[in-house]
Amino acid sequence: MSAGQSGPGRRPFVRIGEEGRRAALIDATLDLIAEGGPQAATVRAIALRAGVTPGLIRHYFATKEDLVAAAHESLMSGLTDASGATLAELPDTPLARLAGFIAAAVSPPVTDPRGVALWAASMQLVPRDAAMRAVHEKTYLAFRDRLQGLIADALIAAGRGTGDTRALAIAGNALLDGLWIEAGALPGHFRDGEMKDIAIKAFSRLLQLELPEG
Amino acid sequence: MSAGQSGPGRRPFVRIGEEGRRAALIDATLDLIAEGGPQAATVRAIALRAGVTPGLIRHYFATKEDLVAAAHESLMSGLTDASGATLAELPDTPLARLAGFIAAAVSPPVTDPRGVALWAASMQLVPRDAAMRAVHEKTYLAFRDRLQGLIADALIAAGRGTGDTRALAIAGNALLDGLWIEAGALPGHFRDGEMKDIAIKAFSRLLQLELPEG
DNA sequence: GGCGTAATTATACGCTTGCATAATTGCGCA
DNA sequence: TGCGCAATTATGCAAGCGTATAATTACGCC
Repeated sequence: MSAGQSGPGRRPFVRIGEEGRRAALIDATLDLIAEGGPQAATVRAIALRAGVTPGLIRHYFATKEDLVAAAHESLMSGLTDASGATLAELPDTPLARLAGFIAAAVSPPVTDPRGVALWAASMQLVPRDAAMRAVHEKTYLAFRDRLQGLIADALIAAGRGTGDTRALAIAGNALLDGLWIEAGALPGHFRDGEMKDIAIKAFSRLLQLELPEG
Repeated sequence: MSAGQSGPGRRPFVRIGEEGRRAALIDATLDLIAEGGPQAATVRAIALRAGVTPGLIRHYFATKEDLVAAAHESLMSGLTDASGATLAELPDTPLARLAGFIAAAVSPPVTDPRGVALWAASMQLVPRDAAMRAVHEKTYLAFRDRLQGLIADALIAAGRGTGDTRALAIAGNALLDGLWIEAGALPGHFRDGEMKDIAIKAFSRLLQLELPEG
């Protein structure tokens, strides 16, 4: 029996470049936070989930706080990228574009409990961590500005003025945020597509436009 | 010198009834969570803040989890009571009532960072704790139903039908939630009263009513 | 194909945590 | 006024935490 060694021996391993390891550690961190909250993301649990031993974390991140910060940044840039990718696939006419953007924001896969849980976790750090606040502010404004642009285009296409698009974008963004949170926090509480219908109708009235329900 | 004892001596204390102690421990817990997140609310920190020694906590709460759950329930019922008290002080005409309710929901003292931080902390537990989810669901529906009632009254007073008040209440609730969160998360980002103006205008369009800007 | 080195594992330390239990003391009550 | 008991303090413990450091091993390179 070649497997019968005298001791348990040292665990074998394969080397993966810095890039891959950092990504694996970040993914493991986000998974654990989403499933069990920040207190579940211990160094040992992260290492176990990532398939390495705890010591390795220190090789890539000076401190656990650094790892969590990197995970948060990765999460946020991921959301931003997803939003941008959505935009690229939307139709061309301004009204349909806006409607598609709204629908995507309150439908799966954007509305999922994991995302809401992660968002709540990061939200908690925003008031007292300056770096977190900066990231929050940046991503919040990026999304809102994108929405504001779509709103302005739709209003112009309808031959309407673009007076208070800032207020409309703030309100529209708040509406989407609130619906997204409830859809994620209370899954099963709303019919399939109900959030989308509510969002489209609410925006139609908010902008006094007829958005296609498609 | 009567103060010069041989040893430090045992710390003196005064007895307070169960009611007062439990309230003090709950308040200390909420303060700590609001300031430093759940991980700051350790048994020792809570006891220090409440002016007692750690052992006493075990005398009133079988486990720390019990204390946190009690604190969450206290927080939520406090918010519900505050909302009810607001309602009692509103004017009598349906439109003014609705406008006052909306304005209160997105103005100080309702919009404060402490409240948003506590809400985010509890939000994080909702997806994986059944008891938390039940409380969240109950308070969410209570607020939404209250809003739905005010909306229906306003529509009736305007001689309008009350067809889809459910959808309007869901959207309106989401709008208020989103504005409340951003006001609390990014204090100083919005002019004084800006949130109120945005909320009133958005609701006016949403309901196709002229709400008084008060 | 063997050597050097960076990636990885292994071990250990000090600290904090939640919780248990024993010792004390303030205070209502007769 | 002093007794009795519950409220409170004091002490201790086992487990888990993040982190430091030394030992090992996979793998690129000449």
